[in-house]
Amino acid sequence: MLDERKRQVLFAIVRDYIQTAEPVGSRTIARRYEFGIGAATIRNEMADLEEMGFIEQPHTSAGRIPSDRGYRYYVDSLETLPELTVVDATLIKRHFGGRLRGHEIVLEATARLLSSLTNCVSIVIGPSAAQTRLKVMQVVPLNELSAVLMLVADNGLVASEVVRLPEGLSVVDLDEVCRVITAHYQGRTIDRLHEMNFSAFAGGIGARAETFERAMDKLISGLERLEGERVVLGGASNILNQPEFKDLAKYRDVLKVLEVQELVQKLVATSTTNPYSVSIGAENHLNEMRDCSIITARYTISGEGIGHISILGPTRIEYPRVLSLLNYISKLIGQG
Amino acid sequence: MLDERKRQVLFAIVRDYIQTAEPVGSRTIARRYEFGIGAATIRNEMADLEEMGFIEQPHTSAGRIPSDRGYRYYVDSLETLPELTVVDATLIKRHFGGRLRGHEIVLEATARLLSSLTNCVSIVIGPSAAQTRLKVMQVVPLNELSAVLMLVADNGLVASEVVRLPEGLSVVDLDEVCRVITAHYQGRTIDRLHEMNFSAFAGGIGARAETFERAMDKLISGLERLEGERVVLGGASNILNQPEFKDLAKYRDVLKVLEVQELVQKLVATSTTNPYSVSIGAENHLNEMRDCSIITARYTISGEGIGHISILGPTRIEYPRVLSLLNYISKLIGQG
DNA sequence: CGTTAGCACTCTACCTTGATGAGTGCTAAC
DNA sequence: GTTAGCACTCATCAAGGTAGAGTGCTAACG
Repeated sequence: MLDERKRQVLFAIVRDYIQTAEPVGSRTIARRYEFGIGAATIRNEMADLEEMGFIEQPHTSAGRIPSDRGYRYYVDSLETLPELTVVDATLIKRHFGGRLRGHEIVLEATARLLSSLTNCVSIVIGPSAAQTRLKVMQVVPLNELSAVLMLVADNGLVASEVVRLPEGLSVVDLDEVCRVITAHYQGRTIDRLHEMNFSAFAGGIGARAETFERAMDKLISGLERLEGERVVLGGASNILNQPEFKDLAKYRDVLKVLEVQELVQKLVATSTTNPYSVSIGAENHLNEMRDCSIITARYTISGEGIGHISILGPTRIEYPRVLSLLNYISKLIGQG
Repeated sequence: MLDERKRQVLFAIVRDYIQTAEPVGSRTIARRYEFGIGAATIRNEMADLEEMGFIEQPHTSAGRIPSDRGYRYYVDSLETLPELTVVDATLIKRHFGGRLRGHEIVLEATARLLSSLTNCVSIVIGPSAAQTRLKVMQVVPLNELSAVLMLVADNGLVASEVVRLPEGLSVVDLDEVCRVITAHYQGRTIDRLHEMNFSAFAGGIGARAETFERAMDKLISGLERLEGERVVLGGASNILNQPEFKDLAKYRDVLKVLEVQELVQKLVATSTTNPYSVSIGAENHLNEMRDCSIITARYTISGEGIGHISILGPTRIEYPRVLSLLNYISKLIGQG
């Protein structure tokens, strides 16, 4: 599709623009990257590349910048991840220091680390709780009117919900319900708890089915929100170091999206199969993100489920380096 | 200290500048606020006010803007909170709609509402857990190596922590510890749990005192972080609508502070006695906040403790309106 | 004596202008 | 096929020039 020389030129443009954020001209390439052809020849190649849609011109008589398609080609051509630089590697090691215990902390620390390394926004999403399994359901009475329902998952996450005791139901009844649920559903994955049918229970409980169903739904989604699928943002201010965000309006829109958790989750949602995903510019379905790229890696904590780490930056992001960083860190978290 | 006419002039300047964000000149005041004196007279008053430090001039031959001290005088002179406008009141009512249940949701909804009403950053801090009381300590075994410790408070909050079982200790031992703690400390406030002395326990437990102490500390701080003292930010992007933040560098510094939870908590910390507190410009001890004001109201949820709601904006913030808003909403949350 | 009109002065914001330089596209020669 | 040369385009920047808002001062007024 692209002959060798066109590739060389395209890659030079991409690399240079990623580094400098300035449109890159034919002279610059001829001088800085010497592959034995003159500026004029490069100009011809550039004209071709532009016609094919790999690069574009901000205005006549400016240099060229890669288009979304140009970046896409560049990313797809990266066969192998580069090594981490020594600097990056030591920074990461120092940051994670001794232990990797205590989840909440790790997510936040990771987010902060990544954003300071990349000057981009980082998004860390905790492992999904959907695939963990029920260990125990319990109830603790608070007073005559209310009690706490607790759901313990086999990875140690606990969700709790205060319920008002429905009239005519005592804590003893609730306790009985918990016992039954535990007996029936222990070892089942959390997402299957939705199927529970309370109206099948005996006595007053069956009649109060809706009350229980509502409480259970809250418990389950609480569990999902608690740590699992918890969304941690890092360094929304670091991205202001990037020259593209000198333009306020652009940054404002991006920030606005980041404030809505559901949108963030949708952005990060990866293609099912691949361990990495890269969404470049308009490939993101949100219009506000049309000038951003999002690179996401998956991590797995054995027995706890799947989470995601993402870096969001301008399309002019250091794809190879970020991919390496994410690769390294996702493995680090994964084995913790 | 200020005669009546000087007060009138100062207040006119403050109100006008709050509304327009433009330095206000003598002509403007004479025309827009008619208290029967001419522009020239006002100029004389302004010269006095400037010398006294209530207003300042961005540069020669510009209008005047209030200084921190001017705002302070204005705020201190507000005897009575104005009524909420009908618009504000209905927006709030609609937003809180039916129920006020489910804490986490309420905090976030409140933050979002406040920041959209004011075009400022809102900071909502959940009720402190320190004054709640221990209901029950429990342990649930996960597998041979680890278990979940759970601490239930009398307001229904639950903290949990996964612990590796120290060698030589079984779940049964742990269960015993929990039972003892529950028996001894039920009804005590959470912050007194720190005093617990594990080395007094019998057998292998005493020997493992540090393990337990560490776990307990984590539990307690987990409880505090969980909902209590949870910090929720809203609308960091809305503040970009304010003309003062056209200047990126300023906004960047503010945002950076907001990313560090501990700093945010310090900013919001109110004077002990007053239900409201207003920190204007340099009164904030953080240098980055020297051009911002923070208005904080306290709310109390009966039996759950004390929380805070703050609005952070430029010093040119609508003090009376924001105070009314905070007053209204803090009461609303409080009774929920 | 306090208040006011008038006026010269100051300073910013904005526009225009022109010079500079980077970069292109085309053409003709190698 | 490649390259040098050249005319042309366009953004950026500094310089100059104008308009407008606002001040401080002075002198006059009631």
